[in-house]
Amino acid sequence: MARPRSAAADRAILDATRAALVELGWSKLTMGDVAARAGVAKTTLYRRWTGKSTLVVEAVAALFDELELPDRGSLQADVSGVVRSFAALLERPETATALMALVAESTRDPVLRDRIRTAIVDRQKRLVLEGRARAQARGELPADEDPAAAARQADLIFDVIAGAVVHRVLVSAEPVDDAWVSAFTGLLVSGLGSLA
Amino acid sequence: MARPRSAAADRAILDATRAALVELGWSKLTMGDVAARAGVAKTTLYRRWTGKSTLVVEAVAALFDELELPDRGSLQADVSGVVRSFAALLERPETATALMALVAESTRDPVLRDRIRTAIVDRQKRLVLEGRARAQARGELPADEDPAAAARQADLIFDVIAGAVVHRVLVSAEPVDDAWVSAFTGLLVSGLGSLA
Amino acid sequence: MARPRSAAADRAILDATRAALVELGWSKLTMGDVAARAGVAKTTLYRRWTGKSTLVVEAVAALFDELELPDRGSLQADVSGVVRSFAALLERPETATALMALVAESTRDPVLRDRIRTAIVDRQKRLVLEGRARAQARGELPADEDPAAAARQADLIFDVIAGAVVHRVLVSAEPVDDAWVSAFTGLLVSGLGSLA
Amino acid sequence: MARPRSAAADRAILDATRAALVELGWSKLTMGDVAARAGVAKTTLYRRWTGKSTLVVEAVAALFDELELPDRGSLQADVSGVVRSFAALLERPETATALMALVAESTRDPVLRDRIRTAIVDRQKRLVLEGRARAQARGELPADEDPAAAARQADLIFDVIAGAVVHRVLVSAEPVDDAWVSAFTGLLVSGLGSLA
DNA sequence: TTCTAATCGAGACGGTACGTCCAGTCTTCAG
DNA sequence: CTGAAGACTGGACGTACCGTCTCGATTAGAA
Repeated sequence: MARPRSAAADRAILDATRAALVELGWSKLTMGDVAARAGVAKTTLYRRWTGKSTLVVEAVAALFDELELPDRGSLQADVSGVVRSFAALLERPETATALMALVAESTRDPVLRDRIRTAIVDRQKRLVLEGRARAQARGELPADEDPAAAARQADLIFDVIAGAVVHRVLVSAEPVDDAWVSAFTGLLVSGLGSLA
Repeated sequence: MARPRSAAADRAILDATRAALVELGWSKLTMGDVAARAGVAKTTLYRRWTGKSTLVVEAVAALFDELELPDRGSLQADVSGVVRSFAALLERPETATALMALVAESTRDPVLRDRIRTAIVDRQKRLVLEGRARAQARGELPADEDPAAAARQADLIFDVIAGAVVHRVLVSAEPVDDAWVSAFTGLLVSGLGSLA
Repeated sequence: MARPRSAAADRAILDATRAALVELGWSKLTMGDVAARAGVAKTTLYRRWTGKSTLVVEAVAALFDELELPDRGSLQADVSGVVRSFAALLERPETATALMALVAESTRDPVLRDRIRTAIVDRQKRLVLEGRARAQARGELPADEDPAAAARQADLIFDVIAGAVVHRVLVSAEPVDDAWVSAFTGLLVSGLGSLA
Repeated sequence: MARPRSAAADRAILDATRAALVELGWSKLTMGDVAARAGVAKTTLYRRWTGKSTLVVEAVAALFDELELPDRGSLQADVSGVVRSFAALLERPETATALMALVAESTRDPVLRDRIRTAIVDRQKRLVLEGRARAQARGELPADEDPAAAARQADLIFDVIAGAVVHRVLVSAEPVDDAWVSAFTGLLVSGLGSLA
């Protein structure tokens, strides 16, 4: 019955949030600054999000949804591909600063943790599931027998790939170059035992 | 006069910092609160550390230095051991909230990144190097030929172990239980190809 | 032409304004609250009044129009009567808080000052004029010679009565009891007698 | 032991408050603006005063303390003098807007009412008491018999003078010129003569 | 009776100020 | 002549109202 919320404002705010993350990083990003960039009142931000954390979750989630995993023909190639594209995403300044800060916040805030999982983490598991299904279709991996075991396995693979890339990029702060990608992919596919 | 207090004050401040991290988490920890807990003036904190980040780096680094890797007799067992003890450390509330927040901050602050690497990250590589050396001694892994390649390999293993555990604990927020540890250890030692 | 403004809404709004003045006082009265009490949209308020001040002027003016001055038989008694009834009005919480606040606002806003004069102040002069005419009819006061001088005299009397009562009630915050009324009336009537 | 509050800041703040009252009036005066004018942080204001009302009471009280009542030789002349100087004070924009607003606020806030009485109202009674004593010394008024009655009488006179002047200046908004002063003084002095 | 235009409620909007909290610096005084 | 106590400037916080602006849903009066 009343005036509906402006979709244009939503877009402007999320864009402004990403821009502020790039320029200022998580800890110097302020709600007032985002509002000013978006040409919007602070009230409008608080009417839609509960605070900085939830706003940034939504702003960053959109970036993760752009990830895709085209079929590269083999398990090895598909793993390489996902590693590279995930690394490229994390090397963007808005993603890096935001993701770790959100995880830090979420250790104290179960509601935020759920939002992050729903909006970001769980949606990326699709990449693992797709790649795994293709490898099974190709015969590179055995078919599932127990669906629960399959889910656990997918979760594990996701933790390993995402964790390793995050650690390489943000903690070790070393480049994800061809050498590292092929070493990691090799390790993942064949294990330590196979290392030269 | 009060010079001898210096060392005592240091200890009190770092203890207070850890206590505040446990109770409040990174984002709600304030310098004033730490000073009050330590029975010290804010001035004293700023005389010794440049701010919250550097103070917390030092307070948390001490916890990581307590990690040890006793010889458990096989590569598989040693990997299990390090995974478990690293997970145990990350499940402590002061470590979890602080580590992610520091990494987030460090994406914008190269000086802080270096401090974190020096005080925390690089010191833990010793665990990987030790374990690797033992495995080579046991004949489970081939001896090094190229020292540079060996270092790269150790870095990779470190990224994979630390990354996967961090991701499991803080992002997926699922328990590091026996099942996960043995699945991860198996994957790491033998690769995806070996999964049932 | 089209739908006319609702008279019921007008009444509800002015009643709500008076109720809000009683409960909250001038400074905590908000337009939104009045609208809610009246079961009306804020828009409707702003369509009829320019803001809080003009709305409250109208809400309060109605109260002043209820004042009456029955003939009590002598100048002394008539003055006592008007003092008492004016004091009773000012002791009502909605009048007290609103009147002074409006006067304060009006020091900066000539348009508001005029509205207050038209809607409230000038209309009460009738009480002085009536009383004065009766006293002249009774021979207690000399008849007017110069009409301009008579008007000036009436204004002075009004300032003295209204001013003294307001000051007693709102500034000194002491009761307008029998003792005070008779002392003030005595002072005023004796003084009046000496006016040319 | 610690750093004492800055007296210079106090002075700057009160000056800034008066300046802001002149320029903006009570209702548009903001704490942030006063702080900015005084070159001081908002925190400093709130450390010393509870809000706008108490700050303005103190800022305005100083102006009232400057009032003086030199001996003009007769009761008539002394009354004229106090009326004129009180009117001159109320015609200053900072006084007018502030005083009425404070009285309005105080109808809802007994603590504020007490502050206003202590800081402003009661201190001005000295003018009445002085003038009365002089008139008694000159034989223009009878000497006190009952001290309580004398106090009541002084309060009444104060209410009449202050009230009439305030009403003339702020409500009627007409000039306090020679004609009005002498008419009012005449009325008052004749009335006073009849007091027991 | 149907059209039609102003009014209605609801509430989102861009703003301004609030009063609080914390950062990091500076001043004072006690030991 | 160091260090606790705490006042200082500065700036972001999240909230409350302001007065304006869409909205769809009544309504009465004109057609």
